[in-house]
Amino acid sequence: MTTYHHGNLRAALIETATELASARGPDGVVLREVARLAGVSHNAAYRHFADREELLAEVAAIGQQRLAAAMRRRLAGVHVTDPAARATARLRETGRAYVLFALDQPGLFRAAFSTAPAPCEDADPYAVLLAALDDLVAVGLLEADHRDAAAVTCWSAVHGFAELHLAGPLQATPRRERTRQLEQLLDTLQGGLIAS
Amino acid sequence: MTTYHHGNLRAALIETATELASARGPDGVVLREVARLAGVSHNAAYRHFADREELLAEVAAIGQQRLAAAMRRRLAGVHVTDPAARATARLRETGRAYVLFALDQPGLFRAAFSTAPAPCEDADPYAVLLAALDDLVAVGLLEADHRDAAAVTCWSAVHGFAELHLAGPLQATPRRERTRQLEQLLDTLQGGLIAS
DNA sequence: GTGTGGAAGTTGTCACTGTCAACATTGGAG
DNA sequence: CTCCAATGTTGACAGTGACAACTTCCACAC
Repeated sequence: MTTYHHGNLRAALIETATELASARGPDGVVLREVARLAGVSHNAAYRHFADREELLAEVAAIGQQRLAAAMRRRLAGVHVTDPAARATARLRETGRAYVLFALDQPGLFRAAFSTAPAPCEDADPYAVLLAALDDLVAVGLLEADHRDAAAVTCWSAVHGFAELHLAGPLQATPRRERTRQLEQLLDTLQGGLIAS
Repeated sequence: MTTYHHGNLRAALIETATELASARGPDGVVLREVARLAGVSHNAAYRHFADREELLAEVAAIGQQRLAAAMRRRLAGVHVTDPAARATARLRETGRAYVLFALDQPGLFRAAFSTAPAPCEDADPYAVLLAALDDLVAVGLLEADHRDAAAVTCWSAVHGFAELHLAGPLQATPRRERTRQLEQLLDTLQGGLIAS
């Protein structure tokens, strides 16, 4: 009962491309192979995307979406009641979640930042970070006009950490050592950002 | 008077590849074009490199070499006499130099970290960073057994900053704002690392 | 001198890719 | 019922990394 028209090819292509990206990184998203896996001829994709880049942008959006979701999920697991301690713990967890996602889903993570993502609601890991920093401001641990710069600093640190351990020169670091390094990075960030 | 044998093709190919990488990034290093520019047929390169990857590794080594050189050059411009202040200033300058090189030579910087560099003496930006941290230990501003973790933290932060501003979501940040963010990142790092 | 062997370059070819153009099929609006 | 625009398909082209087979040249032994 396969019709000539696929019915929902666009979505199927994005999903297949996302799987390829997860398995092999952004360069693994090969237009012709995506089409093959979707059971459709090469060039079918051109009815839905201007070029390979546009498909990759869709994958990037999904990557950022999943990253943001993973961060929110982990944040939900923070059970600390004291407001100040809670805000601090949540900031740390934000960074931890970012790095853990990158290490757990290297292909998708790299794809997420290999090109400008397609516009997409709910897809902003940056928003999660800003929210965590806003909590810190709310409990008086961070000056309000330091928030934006703090965001860039935090993001840079965890992003660089992920990049260096993923494809960079720190690739070979054993897992235990890596988590130790991450915790110390979070310590340093916390110490540098939070006045108390 | 051109001989059949080029005489120094290997070096010529590496240089051409480096220029291509500087101009267009690692993906711009196309074996056939490198050969063309070097005035030699495609496939000539295979007498000197097992595959494209091996040529790229050579380019990566040169990239890291130039990065380390740029860092050392800038460090030489730090004129502060008080030992403690000097060590601090040198650490900051290390980070500043790293980011400025990345932003100034985006293609080469990306190439430098796109693959494992060929082994090469004098090519280690990490060594420059470690030296700066050793100075901090020497003047008592950093505990000796915090050095390695501090190195990873510093490297992560500046590397991530560069990556996010180079090809990432912070690409569009205006220059003035960018330098402000960088200085605040260095402030935070300094505050988090240095006890005093 | 000479001639021979291996290093260095070349030509030819293959499978594969992204993209364009022209054609085929289909379901739905009128 | 008919036509048309959206959706897929076939075929082609230039460009790529890689392999194999051929050619040219230099260095060294004799």
